[in-house]
Amino acid sequence: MSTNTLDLITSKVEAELENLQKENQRLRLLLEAMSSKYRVLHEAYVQESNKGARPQFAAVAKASHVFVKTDPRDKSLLDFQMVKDGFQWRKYGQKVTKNNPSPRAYFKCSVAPGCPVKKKVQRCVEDESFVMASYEGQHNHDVYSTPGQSLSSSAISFPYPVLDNPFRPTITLDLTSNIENTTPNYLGNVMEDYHTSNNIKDYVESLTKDSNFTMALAAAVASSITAGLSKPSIS
DNA sequence: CGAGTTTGACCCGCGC
DNA sequence: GCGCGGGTCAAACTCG
Repeated sequence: MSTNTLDLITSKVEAELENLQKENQRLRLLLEAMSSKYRVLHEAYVQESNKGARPQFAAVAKASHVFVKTDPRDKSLLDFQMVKDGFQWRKYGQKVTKNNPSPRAYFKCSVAPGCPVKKKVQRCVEDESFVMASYEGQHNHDVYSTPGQSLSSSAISFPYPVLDNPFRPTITLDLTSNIENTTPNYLGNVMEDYHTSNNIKDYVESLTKDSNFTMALAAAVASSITAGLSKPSIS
């Protein structure tokens, strides 16, 4: 075997290793996001189990964290406003923190005067396509008191920290329903693709690279929440 | 002109 | 006590 051939193989292996490392990092972030959502879900489940009917102003004392997938090319802080949740936020500060070159933005809930809820939003240092939002405190008002604001499917905001929201609607994703402005039955087709896919790794990778899937999922969430908000009773 | 945003200054807690 | 870093304040600025 010649030296050139060895060099070629080495460079190929190095390239593959690099790709695997990148993929590993991406999957780790996804796992982290899923874990955080699981914790919130679990806490909500435990609360439901313990209390039965939820009081209207359920206490959510602990801070919660939500990961949001965004366009990494958009460096503007307007991007952070995409982390919408049915409340109105007023920005009161911005700070560059030590371990993250991206500035952290500070928001206060401005739906009701005196509402103590605060939100911190910052890009993830490991992957700028992720934005992390942290919520502190509990709202002292109803989400529906926001004038002129609605969660319409045309203005997709994703995800919603509704699991920490005492007024949250129950979210049930209908992955097979038609969603306007997206390929009909797109998510249903995605589920079918899974069965025909060679392995999970390829399947997950194809999904993470598929912007249509992201849009369809966001639309499904928005659609579900809109449907939930249209009902006066909140489960 | 009022509401929201920006940004530098200030405050405060924490580790050394 | 001092320095550092995160969080908040508030005046200036922007925008509708």
